[in-house]
Amino acid sequence: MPALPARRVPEPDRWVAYVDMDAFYVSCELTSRPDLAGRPVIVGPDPARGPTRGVVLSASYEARAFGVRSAQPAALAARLCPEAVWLPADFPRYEAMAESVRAGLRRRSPRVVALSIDEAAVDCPASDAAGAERFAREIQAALRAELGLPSSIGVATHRTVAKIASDRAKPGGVVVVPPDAIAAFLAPLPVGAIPGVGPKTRAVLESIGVATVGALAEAPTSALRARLGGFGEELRRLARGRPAPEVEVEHGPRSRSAARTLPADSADRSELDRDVTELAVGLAGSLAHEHLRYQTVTLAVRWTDFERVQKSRSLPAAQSGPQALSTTAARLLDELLAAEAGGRRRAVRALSVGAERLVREGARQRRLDEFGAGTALTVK
DNA sequence: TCTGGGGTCCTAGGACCC
DNA sequence: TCTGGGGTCCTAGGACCC
Repeated sequence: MPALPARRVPEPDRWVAYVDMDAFYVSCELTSRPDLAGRPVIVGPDPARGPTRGVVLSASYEARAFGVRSAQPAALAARLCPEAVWLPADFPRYEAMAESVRAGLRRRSPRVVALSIDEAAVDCPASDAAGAERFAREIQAALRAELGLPSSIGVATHRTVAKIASDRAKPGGVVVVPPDAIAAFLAPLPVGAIPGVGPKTRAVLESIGVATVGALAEAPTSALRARLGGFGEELRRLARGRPAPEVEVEHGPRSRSAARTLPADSADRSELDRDVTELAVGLAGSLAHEHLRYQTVTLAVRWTDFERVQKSRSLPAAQSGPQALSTTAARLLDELLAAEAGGRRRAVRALSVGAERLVREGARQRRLDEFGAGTALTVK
């Protein structure tokens, strides 16, 4: 008997609500400062308190009306919006409120994936667009009522589409994109609206005449593949409304780091050494707090011209505590400065100490006899 | 105007091994 | 003497995101 051709059973659409908190740090502050509602508020280092090399961390929509943006130099923001109220950042508080947001979402959805401090992808217990939209409006209202926090939500059958929709929903809205409407929804948007398409990729696409997602859908696969490899093909599938299904890979943190921009550029070895040690000690403390050991140490330097270089070294075994972190980072700083001394001899603007190849404390290291038979062992 | 701090993922070459 | 293909690890840099 001939085998029956495999029937393609259409997967039932799984709806996802992409929740993006509006002006999150500012909104957190406003919960205890209702008097500031409706005013231009900026979370970041207030330039009026002295010269700063910092940037805007979050700006209320009233401040954005003046051209203030996240990641903008604080000095510029102060000029754009002199009447802004500046508040210093309180990260422990924002992290605690983010945890409350996630808890609220988990009470209402079987699956919540936190993607940053102020964003989460939430599975909708719904089987159609109308049900998914109802669910999104419910969680939006709940976050507002229970925590006093505004959010924007995109709803779609793919996380990436839902995220793009959440951007279009700002501030405070809900945008739903049914599966058969994805291509039409995306077509008029600039390619930069797609997560992962930044200035460089945008320039590459524009060089082949692609400025909108609509044009991306029509672009020849060969050109996309030649310029952007697999990512180019992925983009084209998304633009045509048929994005590849997302696969979730669960794993622990990949890296941790601690950084410091110096008050003024410096080439003073003892000062730089001191900074590296302090960063390493602080980082070792947070790693210990998370019960993480490290196997690779990275030291990064940003030079006075803003160029960044980094050097890393793997350790023979996983380490914990500040000793290995600190001495390895100091050695790497040595090597970077030595190389620079034979070249441009630039001063240092910022330093960063990183830990990579992290392993959970208590997660047993494999012993030699646990390696599979036939696996060669290298003895150094 | 002059650019923070904390992350993720990808690529690519060389070393080294089978 | 010249010839491989495949795999992993290490390192550096780039692009991007919030």
